[in-house]
Amino acid sequence: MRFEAATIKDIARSLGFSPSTVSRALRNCNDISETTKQLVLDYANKINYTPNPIAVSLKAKRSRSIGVIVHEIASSFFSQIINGIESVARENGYNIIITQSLGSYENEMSITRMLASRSIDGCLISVAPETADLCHFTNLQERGLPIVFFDRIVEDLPGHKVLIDNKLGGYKGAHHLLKNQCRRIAFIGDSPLQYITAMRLEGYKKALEEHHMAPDESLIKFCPHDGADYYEVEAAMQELFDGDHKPDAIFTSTDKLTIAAMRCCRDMKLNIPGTVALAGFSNMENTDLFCPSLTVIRQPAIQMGRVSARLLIKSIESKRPVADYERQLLPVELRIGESSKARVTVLPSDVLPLR
Amino acid sequence: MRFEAATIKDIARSLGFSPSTVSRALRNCNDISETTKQLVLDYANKINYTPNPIAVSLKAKRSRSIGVIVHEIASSFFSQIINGIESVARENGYNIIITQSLGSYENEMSITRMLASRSIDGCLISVAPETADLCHFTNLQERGLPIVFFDRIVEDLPGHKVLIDNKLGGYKGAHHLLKNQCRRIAFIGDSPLQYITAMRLEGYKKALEEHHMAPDESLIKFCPHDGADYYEVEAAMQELFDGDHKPDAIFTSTDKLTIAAMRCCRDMKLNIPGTVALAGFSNMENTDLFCPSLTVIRQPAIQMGRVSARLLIKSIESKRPVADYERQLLPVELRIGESSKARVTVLPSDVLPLR
DNA sequence: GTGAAAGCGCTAACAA
DNA sequence: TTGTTAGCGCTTTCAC
Repeated sequence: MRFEAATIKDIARSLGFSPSTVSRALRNCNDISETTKQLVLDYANKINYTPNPIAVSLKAKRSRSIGVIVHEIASSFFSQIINGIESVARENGYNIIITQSLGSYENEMSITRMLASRSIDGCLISVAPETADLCHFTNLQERGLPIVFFDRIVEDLPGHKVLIDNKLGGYKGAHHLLKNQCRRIAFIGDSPLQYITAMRLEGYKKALEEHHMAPDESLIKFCPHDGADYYEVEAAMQELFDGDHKPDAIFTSTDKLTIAAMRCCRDMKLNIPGTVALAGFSNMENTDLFCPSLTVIRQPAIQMGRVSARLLIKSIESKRPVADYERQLLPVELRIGESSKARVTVLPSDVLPLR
Repeated sequence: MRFEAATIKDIARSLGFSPSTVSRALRNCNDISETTKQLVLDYANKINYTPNPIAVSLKAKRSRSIGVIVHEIASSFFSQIINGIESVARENGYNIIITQSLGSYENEMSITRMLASRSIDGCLISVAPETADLCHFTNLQERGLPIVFFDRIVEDLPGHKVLIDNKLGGYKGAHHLLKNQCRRIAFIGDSPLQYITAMRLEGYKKALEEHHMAPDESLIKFCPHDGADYYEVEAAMQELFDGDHKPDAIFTSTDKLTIAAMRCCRDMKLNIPGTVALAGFSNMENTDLFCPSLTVIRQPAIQMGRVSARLLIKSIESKRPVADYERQLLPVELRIGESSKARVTVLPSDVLPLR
C-alpha cells in the first residue's frame, strides 16, 4: 500500500493551469509570467511536491545513478573507496548502486548484466582478479556506457583509469626495508598477471637495483588467491623459510597478504621485526595498534573514490564521446611502524654479496 | 552519446506483431501461441534485448531499489552490514542505494529528502546518534514507505526493528571481566540517551549484580561523540585514573570507543592487561593481531544486514500494510583475547567490598 | 505567456 | 490468440 504522490497534473488541476505551464514554472523557464511562476511554486511547496524521478528518467533517458563494482564491500580499502564515491555522487545528485564481485568472474558477469539492464548512466569498476575475458565490459562500452576503471584496472580496455602509483608503492616499501639494513627481502604478491602486482614488483626490483642488488627469484612468491586462501600463504612462507638462506624481511603487495603474512609469522614463531621485518600494502585502520605496529604502504582510497567518481560524472555529462582517456596516478604513503625496524646488529652473513 | 537500446516496439516492427503481443510473449503470458512466443523470445535473445527498467518502474510504480542510511560506509561494522544487505537485495532483484549520515542530523535530513524523491520502495535505517526529532522519518512512513530500523533504532517509531541483544552484550563483557578477577570495571559508552548504550549499560550492571556488586557511578563514563573526539575519551580516562581508587578493567560499548580506549591506555602508559584489563564491542577484523590481542564483543553484522533486508523486502512485497512489527534480536559473540586476561595475583585491595 | 498534443518504453483493459 | 488504445508522470515541440 503506497501513498500516491502529487503530480504535475494535480497541481495543474488545482490551479487551473495546464500541465505544461506547471512544468515550465517548476523548472523556472523564462517564458512564464512571474505571477504564474510564484503561484505554482508556492502551491508546489505547500503540498510538498517532488517530481517523480522515474518519469524524469524515462523522458531524459538517463537515471542519474551510477553502478559500482568492487571485490568486497566489507574491506577497509573498498569501503573507503565507496565512501569517496558516495560523497562525490551525492554532491552531484547521483546515487550509487553498489555491488560486489567477491573476486569471481561469474559474479562479475552477472552483476554487469544486472547493471546493464538497470539503466545506469555509467559505471565504476575494479576488475575481479579472476577475470581474463573482458567482453562483458566491452559490451557495456559498445552501448556507449562510460566506464572508469580504478584500482585493479585492465590495460587493454579504453576508458579513464584511476590508480595509485603502484611501482612507487613497491619501491617505497622495499627502499624502506633496505634502508633499515634488510638485505634479503622477500616479495609476496597475488597473481603476477595482475597489473598492480606486476607494477609493485617492478618497484620492488627497482629499489633493489638502486642498492646494487639483483632480485633473487627464490624470494619472490605469488599467492593468486590473495590471502583468501591462507594455506597458499603458509606454503609460500614455508618455502621462504625452509632453506638456510632465509629472508630477513618480507614485503607484501596487498592488504590481505600483509595480514596473512603477519599471522603466518606468528604461527611459525618468527619474531617481527627481530627475526624478520615486515612491511606491506594495507589500508586497515589502527594497524599502529598491532603487535608489532605495522609498517604499511597506504593508498589514498577515499581520494581514489572521489577522483574516479568525478571522472565518471564528467564523462557522463560531456556532450561528445570522450576521445582521449585520462590516467590518474595517485600517490602512496609510507607509514612507518615497528614491524620493519632495523635489527640492532647487522651480521655479515646477512648481507647479500653484490653481484 | 548513448547507444539506443532496442525496445519492444522495435521487436514488434521487425516481427510484424503488435507491441502488446511482444510484451506478453516476453513475460511468458499463457494466452499467447507457442510459436509466437518462441519467435519473439528468439529474436529478443538475438538482438540482446533487455527491458527498460525505468519504463517498467514508471508503469509498476515501484523501482525495485531500496535506500540504506548508515553512519559511515568505511567502518568495519557498517560495511559488513552493507555486505549482508547487498547480497539479499541482489538475490531478490533489488539494488541498494547507499548513503551515509556521518552521524549528523542535518545530513540525515537531506539524505532522507533525497531518498524520498528517488522513488525507492523501502528504506533501511540506522538512526544518527544526533537525531532527536524524528519527523523526517515519520514523513516517509506517512507516505506508506516501509522502513526497517537496524542497529541504532528508535523505540517510538513503528516499523520492523533488527538489533543485537545489547543487554546480553554488556552482560557478557562485564561477566567475562568479573570472571577474570576484575573488581572495578569502568564502563565507557557513548551517549546514555542512545538506546543501545542504555541497554549495554544495563547488561553491565546486571553482571555486577550477579556478582553482588553495586555499580559505582564514578566508574561509568559517557563520550557522546563516540570516540570521534579523542579528547573526550582522554578526559574520561583521566578522570577514571585520577584518584586512588583506579579501575582494574575497562569495558567499552562501541567499536570506536574500544579503539580509542586502547590508544589512550598506550598514551597513558597503562599496561593492558597488567594494569588494566580491556574488553569492548568491536567488529574490526584482525583484532587478534593487536598488542595485546583484544577481547571483543562481536556483532553478527552481515547477518544483521541480511535479516533487515529480508524483512524490508517482505514488507515491500506484502499486499496489505504490515500490521504488527517484528523485532529481531540477534546474538552476540564474545571473542576472548589477551587484553582481558586475569592478573596473576589478586591483591585484597583490588577487591571491592560488597555493599 | 499559455495550452494541446505527442511521446519516452512499457503494461493492461478492452475489442476483435 | 492478437491488436488497439490508453495511460504511468514528465517534457517539449508547435500552435495560438
